[in-house]
Amino acid sequence: MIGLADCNNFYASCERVFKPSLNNKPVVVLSNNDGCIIARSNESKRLGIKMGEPVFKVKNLIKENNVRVFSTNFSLYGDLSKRVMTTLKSEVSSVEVYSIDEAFLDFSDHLNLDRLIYIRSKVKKWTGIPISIGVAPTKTLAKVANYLAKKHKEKGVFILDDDDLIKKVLKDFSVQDLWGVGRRYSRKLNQLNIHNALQLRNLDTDWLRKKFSINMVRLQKELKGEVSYSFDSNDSIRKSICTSRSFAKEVREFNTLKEYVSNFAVNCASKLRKQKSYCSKLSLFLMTNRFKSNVKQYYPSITLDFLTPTNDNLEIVTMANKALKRIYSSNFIYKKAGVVLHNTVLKEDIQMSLFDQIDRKKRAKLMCSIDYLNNILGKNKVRVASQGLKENLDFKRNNLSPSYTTKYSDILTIKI
DNA sequence: TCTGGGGTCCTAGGACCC
DNA sequence: TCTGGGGTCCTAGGACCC
Repeated sequence: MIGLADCNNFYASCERVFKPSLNNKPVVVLSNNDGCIIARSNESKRLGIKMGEPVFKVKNLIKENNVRVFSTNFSLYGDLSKRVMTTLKSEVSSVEVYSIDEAFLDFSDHLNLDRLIYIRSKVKKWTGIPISIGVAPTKTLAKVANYLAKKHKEKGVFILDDDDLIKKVLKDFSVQDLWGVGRRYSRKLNQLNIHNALQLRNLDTDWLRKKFSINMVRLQKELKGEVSYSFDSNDSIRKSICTSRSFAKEVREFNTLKEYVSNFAVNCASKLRKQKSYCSKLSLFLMTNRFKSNVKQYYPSITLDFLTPTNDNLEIVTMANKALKRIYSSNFIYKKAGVVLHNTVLKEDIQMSLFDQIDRKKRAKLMCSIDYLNNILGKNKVRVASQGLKENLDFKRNNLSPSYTTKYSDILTIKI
């Protein structure tokens, strides 16, 4: 049996951990640049605030109901996520971290309701984060079970084990709420007169394969209780690493863009080193403001190869700036840019180049020193010149909460 | 005025091989 | 006039996830 533990309204719950006065009050968390709503407490959901909605569209609703608004604070969410995962690992034999707020749990040893209730209360007690747990024979069904667990408010856990129960539950479960069915597929399924998950489960598999891709067949198998997506606790490395941002103010100048791109490249390289891997390709993309219908649009992108896989700041920044020169056009004003590193490999799998001229041992030492210094002194204290000298690039974060758990100056003070 | 960021996997089509 | 068959690898784009 596979469990799915999912943190309830995760980012909103994180904001509440060190500020209990927010309990029972509507809370929302915003995306980068304070643009869209990306997390809502139950109270905010009840007000009708939608996921992904631009905040300026619900300004009145927020004001009238005194909704507490927070800028995104990823160092806080990332750290609390780690705590939740560590707590889960202390209770089950194997954990597959699936996202910042979700993990699959191995319950092949033993399973009962009391165990789930205990795990849930332990996570709440140790981290302050409320979670729900659903358990079933497959990951897809565990997702369904978790959905039901969230509805059972007082318990917050649900076991979906016998096939009659599964059928009964699937009959009342909309296809659009299934894991792996998004907007497009749900529309197509509805057009084919398939509305609930039981109907999907009972379809002819060959027919389904013809109408959709192999993924839909895998999904169907999982609904029948047969595993398509096996449990995998290996912490494998990321296959691609991306840093992209929308700019608070649109950018026209090449040199300004170059500073952003250099910073994105350095950020990617440092993530790459954190997972001890190397990349052999770099992509760069630029975007104009897609919401301005009266302005000519331009979405260029380019992919360049490294002769030898690398995770070196200097090489990666140089390549990113080379890419920028190739696709930049002064005829447009840009709203967003991003750097993607891909084809990542581990050190032992690197294919060296016969014509490589870089002293890689020396460079690795240099990167090690840079990481060490920046770790102590603060991000980007030691930097590549083309990153520019601005302490913080221009991104809007007007309602940022303290980084209670990752910054000495932000540690909670208690008055006794 | 203001509209997020970071991932995975699959497929079709092109370029190439013998 | 007539122009094969069987592969691999790569990329861009599209679907999905959180």
